Amino acid sequence: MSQTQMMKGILDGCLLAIIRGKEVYGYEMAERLSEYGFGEVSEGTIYPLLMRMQREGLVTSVKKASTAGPKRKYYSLTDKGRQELEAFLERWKRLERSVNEAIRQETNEGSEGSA
Amino acid sequence: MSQTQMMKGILDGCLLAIIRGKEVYGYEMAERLSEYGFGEVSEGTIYPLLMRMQREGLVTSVKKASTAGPKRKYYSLTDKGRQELEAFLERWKRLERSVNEAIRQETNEGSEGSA
DNA sequence: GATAAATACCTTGCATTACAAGATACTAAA
DNA sequence: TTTAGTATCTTGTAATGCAAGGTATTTATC
Repeated sequence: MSQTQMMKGILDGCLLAIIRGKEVYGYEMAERLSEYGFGEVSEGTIYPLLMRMQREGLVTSVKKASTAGPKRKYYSLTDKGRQELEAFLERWKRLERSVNEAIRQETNEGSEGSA
Repeated sequence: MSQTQMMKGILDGCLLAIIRGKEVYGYEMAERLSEYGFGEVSEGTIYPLLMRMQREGLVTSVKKASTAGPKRKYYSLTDKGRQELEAFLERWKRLERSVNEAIRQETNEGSEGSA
């Protein structure tokens, strides 16, 4: 019953969505997620996830020098990654609908509010 | 990347919402979840979850005879369960907002659509 | 050169949780 | 007795987010 449990199976899709927009690197994704309201997402979460997605052929990466630190690993979507993103978006919409139906239906139980 | 992974940390909250409406038993909750679009939720998921929530003091249960089968275990919310439900609803709203922001922002990248 | 801070990536081990598979038991019908 | 539907519980497995810790680069300060 924590915020972190709720992100299981969702974070990867969000990362795909973020990567779709433009090439980004891991460290930057963590900052973006924080802006979007996910809170501080651990690097121990992000990096293994990105490596797994690369292993699965959803993303590719290239290293580029940075002006202020070590090289950055920029990620891009593959065609397979784009397909996976579409599938994720559908899964998310379905989950969103289901959850909202469950909590709405039951929250209003006994007060039809027909006025 | 499956539907089941997405439900982690969400199912328990939905069960609390369902229980809030009126006394229900596990078998019935599975049917309800299916109606709401969650798909078939395994009994190996529901029962351990309910037992855990009872152990944590979120719900109480009473056994009642059924007309067509073994006794049913009806669950009700405790005050603590009601509080947990409120907390879940806030977490869910936040997650929903965050995910939608992440996928919207990035989906529209490069086409401001100012027309 | 030494030290510190910010950036940037990676690894190991752990906790949580949904599920498949299977067990148990009661009722009703054949 | 057998079959089917209802109803609950247990065991073992897989997936995944995270804490904690490690490595490396750049810039700035001493």
